[in-house]
Amino acid sequence: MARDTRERIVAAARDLVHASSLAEVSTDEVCRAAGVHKGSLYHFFPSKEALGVAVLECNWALMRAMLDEAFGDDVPPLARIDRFVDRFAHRLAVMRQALGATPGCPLGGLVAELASHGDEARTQAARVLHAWTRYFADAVTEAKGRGEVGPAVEAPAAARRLLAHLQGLALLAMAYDDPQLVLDAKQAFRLLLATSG
Amino acid sequence: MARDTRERIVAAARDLVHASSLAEVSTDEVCRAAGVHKGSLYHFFPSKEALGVAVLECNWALMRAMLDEAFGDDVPPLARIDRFVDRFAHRLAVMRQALGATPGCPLGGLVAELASHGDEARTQAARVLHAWTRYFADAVTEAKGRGEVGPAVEAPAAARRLLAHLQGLALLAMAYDDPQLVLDAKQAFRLLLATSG
DNA sequence: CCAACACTTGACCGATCAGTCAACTCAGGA
DNA sequence: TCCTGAGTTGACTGATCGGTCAAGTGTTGG
Repeated sequence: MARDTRERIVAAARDLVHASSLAEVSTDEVCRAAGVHKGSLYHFFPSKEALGVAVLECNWALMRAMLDEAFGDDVPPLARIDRFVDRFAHRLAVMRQALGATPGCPLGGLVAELASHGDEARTQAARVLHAWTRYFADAVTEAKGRGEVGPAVEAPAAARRLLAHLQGLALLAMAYDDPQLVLDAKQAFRLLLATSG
Repeated sequence: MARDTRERIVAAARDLVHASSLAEVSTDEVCRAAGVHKGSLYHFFPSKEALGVAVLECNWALMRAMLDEAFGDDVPPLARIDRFVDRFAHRLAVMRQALGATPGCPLGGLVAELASHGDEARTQAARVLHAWTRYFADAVTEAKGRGEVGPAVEAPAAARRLLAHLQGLALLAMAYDDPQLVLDAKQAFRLLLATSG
């Protein structure tokens, strides 16, 4: 029962937060969904905000798994990025099926919410985004080496643009309730990776 | 005192929501900040969510004012877009000064929050984003006519990309607490408006 | 076998939540 | 002059909030 409980709490909180937001989910709901009592939750987490950070890290772990899979070097670097976009869109579509509405990016939404919760939580959120950016940056760097993108493209700046664009598309997908919108990232990324005059 | 009260409530709610989110702001706080009693709030708004929608529309009115000013035809269309980015970034910087932390896009944040509040609120949010997109689309269309962007660029799709990118940059700006990040939109927009091969 | 400790229980806290209500004020039209 | 109704007041509700706590339970290492 030991460590399993903590994970059950985080998983339950994650599911509930996906459907709305951290602020709109109560600790009571989390406990009910996890089949756990209040005291257990506060045995593992000093505050609701700490639980939110744990959910962020859980979501990051899941996202990292998707990234590791999509960015495997069995295909050229630009194809990896496209593959990631496809899987990201697919996950949103699956969530839409389960929730009845298109959610935003599980990370982006929580990042936005935690960013206004003091500097500590904000820094943690930024750290996650930065780690995510590196996946893009590494692929861009490798694509440069292979001549798939021009040598004038700066990998870190380009990677940040890709992440920003994907996050924005996730917001639009949520607002328009259409996960397919994020598929346009594949076209947009090609433009963002073109060498500027 | 009549209609002034409603506006005071919305303005107070807007300021409070900017600093965090609708869910984290209580109706009590709004009333206190507006110098108004609970009954008055619920005289004008049937629910807290309705107040949220009113705040969204208030923010949209402010954003539209900025858009109308930036997109004035005293400069070429692409320069209007750059001008808007500058003002948007400047507003974030001013808010950062006032709030102690960089807020996200006042519209984007609320759109994200209302999107999970049932289909009605989500549709209203989408409507606002669509209206915003049109400003970009009109400028792109005019730029096409002037030959400033290639004829192969589809204005509606390009405009949606610009908006998505800006929203994503606003998220990054919030997470990194640096409003200047959105200035990169000017470079990114140039890439997004290039004719793809 | 026992002591220590991580974990769980469930009642409990004061504060706060969104929302209601009947009584009141007051301006404008008949 | 009086009536009507939009706007305002402030006390109020029951539910729920995040968080606490003392008293357990079960496991584990010595």
